[in-house]
This record gives sequence, structure tokens and C-alpha cells, in this order.
Amino acid sequence: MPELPEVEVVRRGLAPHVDGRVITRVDVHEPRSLRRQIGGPDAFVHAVTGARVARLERRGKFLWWRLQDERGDELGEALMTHLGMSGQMRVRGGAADVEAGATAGATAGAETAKGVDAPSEPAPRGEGPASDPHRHRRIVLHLDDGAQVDFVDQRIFGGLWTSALEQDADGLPATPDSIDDLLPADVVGIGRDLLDPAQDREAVIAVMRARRAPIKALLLDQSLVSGIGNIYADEGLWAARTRFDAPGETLTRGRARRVLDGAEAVMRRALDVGGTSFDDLYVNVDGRSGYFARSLAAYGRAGEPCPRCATIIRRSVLQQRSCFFCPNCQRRA
DNA sequence: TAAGACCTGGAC
DNA sequence: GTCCAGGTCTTA
Repeated sequence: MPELPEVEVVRRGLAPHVDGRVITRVDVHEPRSLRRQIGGPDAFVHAVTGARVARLERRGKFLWWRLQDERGDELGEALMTHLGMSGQMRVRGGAADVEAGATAGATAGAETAKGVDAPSEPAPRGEGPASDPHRHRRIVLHLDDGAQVDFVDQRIFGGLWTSALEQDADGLPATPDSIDDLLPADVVGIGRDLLDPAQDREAVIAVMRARRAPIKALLLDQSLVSGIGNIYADEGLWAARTRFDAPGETLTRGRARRVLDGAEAVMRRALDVGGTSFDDLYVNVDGRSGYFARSLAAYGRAGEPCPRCATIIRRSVLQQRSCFFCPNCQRRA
């Protein structure tokens, strides 16, 4: 589910709760959520327990915690998080809650104090009915101020693990928030995302125009440009009046640029309102939903009129994923 | 590049 | 029961 805007909402929401804190304990309720950890769950617990969080960084849909030892030196490994299709990070308790709690949110969201479906914690413990917000809690990170960060993940496609830091190839800041060029090894092959000022858009355009693959497949290729998932691919293509199945090699330079600019604009607007959520599978660190679903022009709207030309939006399938598009105002060339 | 795998759960 | 779901990773 979560694409770049949703992951960035989580990063911004999480940062004030974890920056400078020490991870004092890890509870592993679901070892499969650590399956990307080399050495398994024991290695994960050993690697992060006692580490201090220096800052949170993100590229595309990958979010990682830069860690220090007790003397303030770099640990050389980052705590990686990927939300997969259904992952959430939820914060409970702790010092940052004191000021944040008064307005029911620590993030920049402009929502009112009453969230869409903010669960009223505290919640019952243990395995329970579907209404139990803790039912899919997989990993719990305890912090030295008493706060807990819950990694909640219904489908277990996401996970936590550690990844060694390496130098990024181009020597530029590794992410917009980086103060150095260090990048987790597992992110080295991931392209810079469209919100990264160091992203080379003309280079991406050149690669796309040299490939025969459909434009949507190229947008979803995280090694080319990261952060775009099924929703924002369809929305960016709609904004650029371009069909999902237009081969990359048939795009003009200007058309390719409009597709990327369209995807960027849609993601920035989503970020402004707290991300896209259709249900409680995507929520912010305080349990609130984002508001962007009401702004989607094409995604999930098969059978409804195109907001631009009123032609009925159609659903098709590419690479086993749904594609929503307007058969009239989105063109292959 | 394309299919299958990895998972749970909701809608029908 | 069937199909669907916002993502990656591996294998043919």
C-alpha cells in the first residue's frame, strides 16, 4: 500500500519520537517480519539493542534509522524499515507524547483533533477480534523514554532488518535529509525519488526513451526512479494524459518529462494532506488516516466518469496489477 | 519480461 | 468458495 508520500508521512511523524532516543529492548512477535535480516531475529535484536537513533532517512519507499553507539559514533549499520503492502509504524507513550498528545497528532497534518477513525487507545492486549488494533503487531521497539514503536503489518510483506552503510556512488547527499553520502547497501540499487533535489530527471528520461517496456512498468521500476507505486503511477499517467501501455521508446522527451512531473506533483499533493488511505491499513504513526483518496482522478474509479472529459474510466491489467485509465484523454502517443 | 512466491483478510 | 488488495524478490 504505502508509496512514497505515505512513507514520508511516517518518517516525519516518527522522527520527533525517536531522534536521540536509545533502543532499550526489542520484542519479536513475528520472526517472519525479520526475514530479510542476515543472521535471523537474534542478530537483529543484538544489532539494534542499545543503539541511539541519530536520524531517519528515506529514499523511495525505503525508510531507515541511522544509528550511533553510546559514544555518539556511527554504528555502520542502519535499521531498515519497509512497509510492504500493509505495514504501519505506531508510536505509544514516551516524552514526545506530552506535547503531541494535546492536539492528537505530532505530525504536520492539518486535520482536526478527531481523526477519521482514530482508535481510542489503550487497547486490549493479546490476540483478539478484528477490531483489536494490536492484532497484527509484529515487532516492538522500546525506547529509553518509555515510548514504544510498534511495527504492525497484516500481510507480513514488509519488515525490519539491518543493512551496512556504504558510500553512495555520486557523492551527493544520499537523501534530501542526509548530512553525508552514506547509504544502506540494500538501497544502493534504488534510484533517487522524484522529491530528491539530486535526482537527475533528464537521465531517467533518456533511459525510459531507450526502453521498449510500457511506460507504467518503467515508472514502477524502483531502480530507475523510486517511490512510485500502483496508485501514483496511474495518477501521474492520468495527469500527463498518457496511457499506461505506451512503450517508453515511443515517448517524446516532453511527454516523458510530463509523466514524471505529473507523478511528482500528485505525490506532493498527497504528502500535503497526509497521504492516501482507503481504509485503516494505512495510517500515520498516531493512527490517523490520510485524506488523499478523495482526490484520486483515476485509481480505483473504473466505471466512473473521467474528471477531465467524463468518459468512463476503464480497468485493465499490466504485469498482474490493475491499471485505471481514461480511454479517451489518455493517449499512447 | 513474466510468472510465481510471499501473506492475511475483506468483499462478494 | 472466488477474486481482489497500495510491494518486492526470486526463478524460469
